[in-house]
Amino acid sequence: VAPRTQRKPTLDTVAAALGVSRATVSNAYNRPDQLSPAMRARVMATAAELGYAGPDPVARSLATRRSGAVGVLLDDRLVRAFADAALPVMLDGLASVIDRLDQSLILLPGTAGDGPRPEAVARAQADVIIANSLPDGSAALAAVRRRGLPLVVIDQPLVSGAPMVRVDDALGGRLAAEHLLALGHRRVAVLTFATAPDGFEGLAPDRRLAGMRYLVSRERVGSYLATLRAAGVDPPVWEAPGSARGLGRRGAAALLAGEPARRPTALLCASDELALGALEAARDAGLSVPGELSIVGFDDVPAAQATPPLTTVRQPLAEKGRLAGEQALRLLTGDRAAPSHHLTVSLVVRQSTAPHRSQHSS
Amino acid sequence: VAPRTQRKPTLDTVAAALGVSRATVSNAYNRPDQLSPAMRARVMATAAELGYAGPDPVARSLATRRSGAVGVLLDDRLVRAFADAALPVMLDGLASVIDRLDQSLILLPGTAGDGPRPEAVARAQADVIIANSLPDGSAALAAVRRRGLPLVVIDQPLVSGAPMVRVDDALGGRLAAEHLLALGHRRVAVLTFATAPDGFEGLAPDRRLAGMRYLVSRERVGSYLATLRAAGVDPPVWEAPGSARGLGRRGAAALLAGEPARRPTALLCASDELALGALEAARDAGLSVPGELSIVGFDDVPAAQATPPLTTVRQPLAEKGRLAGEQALRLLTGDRAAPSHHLTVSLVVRQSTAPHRSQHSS
DNA sequence: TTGTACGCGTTATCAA
DNA sequence: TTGATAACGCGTACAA
Repeated sequence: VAPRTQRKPTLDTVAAALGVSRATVSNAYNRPDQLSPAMRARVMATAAELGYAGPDPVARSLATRRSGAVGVLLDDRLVRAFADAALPVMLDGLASVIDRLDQSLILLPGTAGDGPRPEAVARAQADVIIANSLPDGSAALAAVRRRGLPLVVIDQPLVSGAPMVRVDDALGGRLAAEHLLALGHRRVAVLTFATAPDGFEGLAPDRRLAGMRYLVSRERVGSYLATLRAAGVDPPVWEAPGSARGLGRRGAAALLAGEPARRPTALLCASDELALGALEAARDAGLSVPGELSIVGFDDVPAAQATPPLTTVRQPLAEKGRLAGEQALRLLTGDRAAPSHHLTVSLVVRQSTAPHRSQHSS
Repeated sequence: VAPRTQRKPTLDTVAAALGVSRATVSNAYNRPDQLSPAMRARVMATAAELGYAGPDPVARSLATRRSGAVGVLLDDRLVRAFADAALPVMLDGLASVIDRLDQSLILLPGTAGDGPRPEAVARAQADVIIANSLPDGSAALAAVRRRGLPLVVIDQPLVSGAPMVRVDDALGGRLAAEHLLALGHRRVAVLTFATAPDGFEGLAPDRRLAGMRYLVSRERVGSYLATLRAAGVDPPVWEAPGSARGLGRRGAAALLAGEPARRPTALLCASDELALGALEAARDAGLSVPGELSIVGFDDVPAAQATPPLTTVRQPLAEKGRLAGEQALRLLTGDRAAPSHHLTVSLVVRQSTAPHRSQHSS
């Protein structure tokens, strides 16, 4: 035997020590039924003795042509992506199926809202990619296609041939807007996250709203606007460059500034995170919610149930992750191309909205 | 040429098409200097033509004996791990160095606060592991050792031989407690996250406090208690089973219940997330902060700067991630075993604490 | 530039 | 049944 002292033990080492073939040792780990229990026990014993921790995952991947990992593409840096509590909830749903199937999770953070660098995608050791909420035309998706990796898209963008898991944003937007209209609000403002990955922050001009680069923005915000306008209400739209509480607070502060008579009595927020920020802004401004200001969120993240409980459009976040994970696995095993899921949403009325009280009434 | 229609192109395919050797194509991708520019251009051109997306990451890993990924061990499920905003901040710091060095990030979620399953660790395709805040004796760490993977520990537990990145929790605990003492508070309560991964929630008896299974709890909470007791104050300790806002709210509510004369005038919270929850509880109870109740957090997460800005112990979260990443990479390249880092903390006094007003004064 | 010996397993196919 | 043989899988790296 060659003098291989330092080297880590491999299947061969164990097989040699035992005087059996490598295949037998492999079987001991992967196909216990191909082996007598006694032999298996002997293999495991000497493996433990030699400090062999089981088949090398990389080598196994090469042989299997399976890395056993799903790669998740995020639009932005981790701090920013996780600034919205909706992400961990979704990921947790995903992780639950991933883990059950012994797959692992590779996170590919993006840059400036545009998704991961193509090189990072090219190097990712994943069998399947789940793209989470990327802007139209992200270079990362081209890289995925180039590698021929199966792809599942969550939320956006539309990618031909890729199954998608998304929610009915148009319905959600309508429900939220109708709720406020039904409560008698006419001075409504919209607070949204980015409509394009360019860092813009401020009152969005019509031109911008006409060219939104995110499907979700188009549908959700588009639906807010359509519903409101159909009722003769033309709301100002503040666009934040992301979905973080601080951004929501700043945007809401801007929308709420100005003389009381013209101040919005209701805020339609494209995410709970923004709505939670708006809640803070209301508090800053000394405005009671829902007394003087109604606020509606979107998502129904766990935090929406806190102080005061937020009226919001509930979307099944964990379910999205779970479904995306299942789609991904189905793509892997190849039984039938998975169909897209279009999940429904519902309005959850809690305590951040109330009927509009005209200024003349008591 | 063999009829390999469906198969994905490999280095060989490209080499054959070009009539050169496989090595040349490999060099074209990895060592442009070993190649004439003209040849390189030709290689890239035919690669593009054939739809070859570059060397297969898994095969490359096998040959290099490097997977190019760092594995991060989390104590709990993703939703729970991310319930504390400190995690994404740390991970972002980590991701910044990871990404710069073309490594990717594998997330290994845990179960019930005890870290990932050993099998998951055994299968992880990572060159190095970063364990984030695991309890003493987590099975995951044994699995890491078994595989002989280099390990960096963040916060806890102490693992002999593994470099560590942690903060001075004892100092932080003392600063926070002394701050309240200096403000004249005598009726102080402590609100902490788990002291053992067993799901306990409630007032922690002394017995529990004597056997804390987390290093951070031992130091941070231990320091609260030591400092307070040295001043003759013996605080009740509420233990939440995790560090989430909702848990903090519930715990604080319990601590604040009871007759006003015996109610604590100050809360020492082991994390900002818990403190933020306590803030909600105070609001629920109609208590003004800091007028009637002072609250101190720990961490200084971004949200600590919101309504009202939280007095807290600042620890360099992103820096922790960055350092851990650098340690990990150093372990990989092998230049000198990286030393442990013990980062300092500082008290940031903001607006959630104020001098104690005795009930007799105006 | 090229030849070619690895890297470490998996999985038919065979033989006993 | 139980175990062995050997052909891959796809690159990397060093000597020639």
